[in-house]
Amino acid sequence: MASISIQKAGSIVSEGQDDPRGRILSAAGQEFAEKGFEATTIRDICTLATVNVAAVNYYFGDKHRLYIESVRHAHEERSQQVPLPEWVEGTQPVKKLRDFVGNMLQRMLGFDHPPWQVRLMLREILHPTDACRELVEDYIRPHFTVLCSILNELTDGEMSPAELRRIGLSVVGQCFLYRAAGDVVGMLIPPNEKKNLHNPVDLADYITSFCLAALGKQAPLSVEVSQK
Amino acid sequence: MASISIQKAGSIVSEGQDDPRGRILSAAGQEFAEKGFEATTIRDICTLATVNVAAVNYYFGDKHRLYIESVRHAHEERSQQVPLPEWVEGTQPVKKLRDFVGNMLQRMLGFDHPPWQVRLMLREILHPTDACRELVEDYIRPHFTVLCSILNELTDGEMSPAELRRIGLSVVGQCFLYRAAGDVVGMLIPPNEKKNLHNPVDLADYITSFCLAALGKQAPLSVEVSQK
DNA sequence: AATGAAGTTAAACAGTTGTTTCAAACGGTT
DNA sequence: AACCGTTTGAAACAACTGTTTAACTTCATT
Repeated sequence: MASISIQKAGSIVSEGQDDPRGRILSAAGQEFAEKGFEATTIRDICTLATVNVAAVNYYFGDKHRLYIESVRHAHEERSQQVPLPEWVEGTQPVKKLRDFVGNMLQRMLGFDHPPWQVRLMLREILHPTDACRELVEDYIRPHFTVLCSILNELTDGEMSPAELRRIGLSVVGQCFLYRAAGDVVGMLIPPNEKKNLHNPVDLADYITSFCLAALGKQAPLSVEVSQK
Repeated sequence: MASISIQKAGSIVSEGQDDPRGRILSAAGQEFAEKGFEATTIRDICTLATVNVAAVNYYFGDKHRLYIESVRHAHEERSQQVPLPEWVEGTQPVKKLRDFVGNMLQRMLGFDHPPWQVRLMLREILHPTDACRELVEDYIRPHFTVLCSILNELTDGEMSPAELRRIGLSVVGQCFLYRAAGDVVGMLIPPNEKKNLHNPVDLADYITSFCLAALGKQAPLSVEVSQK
């Protein structure tokens, strides 16, 4: 029964079984991630969190503010679950890029099936609401900035920031497709091919190679040179 | 440059003003595209279509079947609005790829702001429901097959179908990002950069070059080569 | 033991939802 | 005219929504 209950409102408390606010936040995140804002009912959330319906309005005011908090909670959790890799001084930029892509795919696609935190963030990216700005500034932009700086190293500072961003978006786009349109991708390719090629490890290798080749830092994927 | 004769009101003229079923279908598509299935109400649709609420159930049975029909209607319309380019015998595969990417971007991003048909299809791709299978088989797969065959030509038949598909997904992914996560992309780059670089024409050139370079069919984006 | 704030509960509220009803209106054929 | 299948209309339906109320419990502090 005894538990450390730091009971000040607004501060982060232990996510134990005895923390109704935390249970609501977690339940809400899962429900919102799966069904979206409109299709999720406060009653469903409260049933899942085993609290009374009034608890949501007691702790969060209303459904909309609960959603905002859910998104914040999701990207804060995910930042801890899959932190950016850290490199020692003098690490080759090629290796950095490969690590970064692998890290991004792992964060997006997850180990087994993607965690609800990512799916919730994805919804916000696809159909932005009030929660989007904070998600971008606190989560997406920092990652994107790291990617651009890696690309800057890789190209020996020859590219303009605008070009670096465009190349960065090419890298992100290739990963993003598998996350956002994963179901459709799964329908476009044979089932066995999905198992053999479309796993985070092999995908990271392939996408990195594709980009390195495009930047001339590695041999092209196709050896034969076309005679124009 | 084919001039498509969409003259007025942003809607299709083939559905006359005196066709309630067509008006419902068009109104439903726009509402579903903007708000999603759950958040749009039959009453909103009927108000927009200037028909009685009972008309939806009279013509389509229920809300769900109306949604299915809306998605079908959307991709049938979009197929006519932006048809695949046709090439004369002997067209260089490099040109074919560039045309295809331009065509895909035009279809996804639209001329000015993206038409509701694309946004509705996008919703179905991101969160598939019953309408997804037909959308994939009738609309997405044919386009993807064309892309893979272009890539096959481009690489002189040296790549396996699985490799071709994976490269195809790299092409699609780079375009898809701008469509699906366009709002977030817009937050990541400076406003003027968006106008200068992120328009369908320049994007098509860049993405095509990126892929051609990766396949060794064109000089790398970064001239400096740091090979061993 | 008494107090009072914090937390929890069942019940009710007011509004909206998808769907149905049934009568009226329409348009063509006898 | 009368007939009949098809289409439209306003109103009603039952179920569900987010939110609030007010009574109740808990529990550290007095």
